[in-house]
Amino acid sequence: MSETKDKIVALADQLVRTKGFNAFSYKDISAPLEIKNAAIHYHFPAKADLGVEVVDQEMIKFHTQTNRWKNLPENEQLKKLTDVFRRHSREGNICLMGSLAPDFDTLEPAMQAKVQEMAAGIVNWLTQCLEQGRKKKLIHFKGAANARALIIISNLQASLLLSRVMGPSAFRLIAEQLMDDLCHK
Amino acid sequence: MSETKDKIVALADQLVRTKGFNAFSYKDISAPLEIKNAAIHYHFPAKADLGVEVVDQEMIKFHTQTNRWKNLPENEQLKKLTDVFRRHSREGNICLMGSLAPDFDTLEPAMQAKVQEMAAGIVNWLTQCLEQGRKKKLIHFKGAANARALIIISNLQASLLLSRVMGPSAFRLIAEQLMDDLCHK
DNA sequence: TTGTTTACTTACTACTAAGTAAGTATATTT
DNA sequence: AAATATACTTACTTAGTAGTAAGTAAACAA
Repeated sequence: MSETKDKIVALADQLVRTKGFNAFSYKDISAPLEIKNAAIHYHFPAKADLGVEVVDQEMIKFHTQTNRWKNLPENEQLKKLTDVFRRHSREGNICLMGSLAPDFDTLEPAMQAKVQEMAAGIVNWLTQCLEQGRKKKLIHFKGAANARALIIISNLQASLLLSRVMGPSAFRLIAEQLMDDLCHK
Repeated sequence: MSETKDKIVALADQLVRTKGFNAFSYKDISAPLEIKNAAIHYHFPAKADLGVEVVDQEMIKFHTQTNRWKNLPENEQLKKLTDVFRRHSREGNICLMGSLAPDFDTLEPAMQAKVQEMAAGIVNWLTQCLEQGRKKKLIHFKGAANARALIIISNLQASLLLSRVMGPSAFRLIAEQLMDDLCHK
């Protein structure tokens, strides 16, 4: 990948998280990078191609990170996950899912498929983590690991949305209570 | 309010929930209602004025509903709240907060204020409900009622987002587990 | 009956969006 | 040295967007 292409994707990622996929324009990318909008079309013929690349990169990042954690105890892996969201919270970012899900119906089929793949990937990883953690008595919860994974992802995702509206304390309160629910007693 | 004005607001509400505030256009309203876009500007000079009205109506609806429930036991009030979201889930709608929070930074100050007002209103109501319910031993949870209210709102909000991506089973799993956590044992 | 308000339409402006065709400079390959 | 591929720019099109100024028909008020 060329340097420009990398910069385009990185900036698009920021824009998706801050303004939303449909709300940012090629000018938001071309102006700060000091290139022409046609240069973006050279690397990504359509906006959906750029969107797919952003989601793909995010999935690669997620797999790289979870792989680095895989020998940690499950409760610490869970902590790592919340830390990822905490970093986003501090930067005023929302997560890709939180940004792309509201616009889901307006996305091209190729992008919809990528978003679904991402959602399934994250939920599956977390389900595994919870199941293993419960077996080792590091994590405690009622009900199916799958339902609990959905609940936790929901919380982290929406906590970033709520933080944007209600301020960063919303994230802190939610994340703390969440970890307390799962790991203490 | 004139009949047309009512129809504009009702359709705008639908559009905010399905496409997002920035993503719908005046044509999405004027075409189905068979009016001209200038007619919308007659009732709402700017798009933000329409947005404010949509949020205002939603808050009125919320207060009307919670008022109707106010003599029910708190666990049943909680059930009523999840039912509101369940109805949205079935219709493929997301909630206003879930739709407006991602675009929050792009909204006009007047609309931002309205969204914040709505968020605070819902969280405050739920906090009260949880506190009263715990006192009467109808609802069980650890930690502060305020943090728990944020968690529950997060879950309901994000469950609609996840349902859009992963299908309606996501909502069912989350809502069931949530009620089970709070009301059984 | 005249004047005014309500609820629009007609016809437009100014602007922005994604996308494209054709050209160009530089680097790489043959 | 010639041909080709890479990474763009220039200049443009098409199709929208919110918003506005001026006009109109009908209801209502003085």
